[in-house]
Amino acid sequence: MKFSNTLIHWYLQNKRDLPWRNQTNPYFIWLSEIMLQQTRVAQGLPYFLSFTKAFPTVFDLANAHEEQVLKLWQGLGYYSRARNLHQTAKHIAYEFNGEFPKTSKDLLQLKGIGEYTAAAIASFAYNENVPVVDGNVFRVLARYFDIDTDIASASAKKEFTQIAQQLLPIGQANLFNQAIMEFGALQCVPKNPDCNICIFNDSCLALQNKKVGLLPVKLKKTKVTSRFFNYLVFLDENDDSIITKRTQKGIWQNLYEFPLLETESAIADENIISSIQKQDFVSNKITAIHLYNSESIVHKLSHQHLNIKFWKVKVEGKIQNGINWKSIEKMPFPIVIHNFISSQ
DNA sequence: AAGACGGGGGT
DNA sequence: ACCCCAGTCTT
Repeated sequence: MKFSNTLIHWYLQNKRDLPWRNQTNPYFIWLSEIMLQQTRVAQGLPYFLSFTKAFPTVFDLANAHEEQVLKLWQGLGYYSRARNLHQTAKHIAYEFNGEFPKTSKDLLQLKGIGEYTAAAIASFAYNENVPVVDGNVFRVLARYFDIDTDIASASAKKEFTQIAQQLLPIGQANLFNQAIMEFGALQCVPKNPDCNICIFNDSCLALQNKKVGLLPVKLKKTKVTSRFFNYLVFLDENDDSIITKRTQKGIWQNLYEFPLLETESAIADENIISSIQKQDFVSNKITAIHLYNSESIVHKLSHQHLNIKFWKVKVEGKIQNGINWKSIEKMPFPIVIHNFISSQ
């Protein structure tokens, strides 16, 4: 096949040197794949290095406390990945004696491993002939074949998987899959790709039809909701404070935060103050309340805009179960809270 | 089938 | 402001 030969040739000359490449340890490949879900290589790379240093084997990861895993994951986002990673590490270590499943089908049974990741691990570690279909593959194939199927639709995954399967050269799944993704990441980029220097500029249908900028088609748009968070940073006579754990479903599950007063809308600061006084988070008498940041910090997630204010709440005496600032160093926080703490 | 789930970087 | 990133899980 001309397409795959050209692509693989390009890959061997242009690939980045990344620490999870040029080896077939399924543990490292799995770790990198989970970290890179919806995440750029540049962002995930330092996390991969700190994880492999802290947990050189799947047993080390399995034996860790979830809190340590989440702490190392802090700032990477989509924390269910870290929780599932830990759960799956325990499963592999204790149920499978540390042996990873060796087929895409069996890998798919594990928590946090979906169709893409199962195919990625199976092809990279065991060279199984299964195609990967990620955002890069959608884009490269949609353009090369001028396909305007909505990639967010249910049928798109099947359609593109079938095309990729046909293109995949048997016995070279490892190379081909990495090549097509690398090509999407480096050459066939989402915005303004430089088609003048593209290896496929004599055969790409989107280029011929002047549709490169229009493909792939993605219709679904996530709508963003606004929320209003007031974090209460209590301080007693020892400067001890209160930290709580987010155990409910939703954003930041199992991460820590200050006691939270969420309001339906942006209400006046005086109303927040009277609310704080009524809520009795602590039995101590409150002696002073004031804002750290008069302007809300707007923390933008893909689906929520969090308008955050941090309040200093001074109280008399000692807080029951107060926590020393030194002891929160090992606790995982949402990055916006971690940044606030670091700035103090 | 649609929505929830983070954070950062590019345009 | 909007889009995208080596997606998966839940509803």
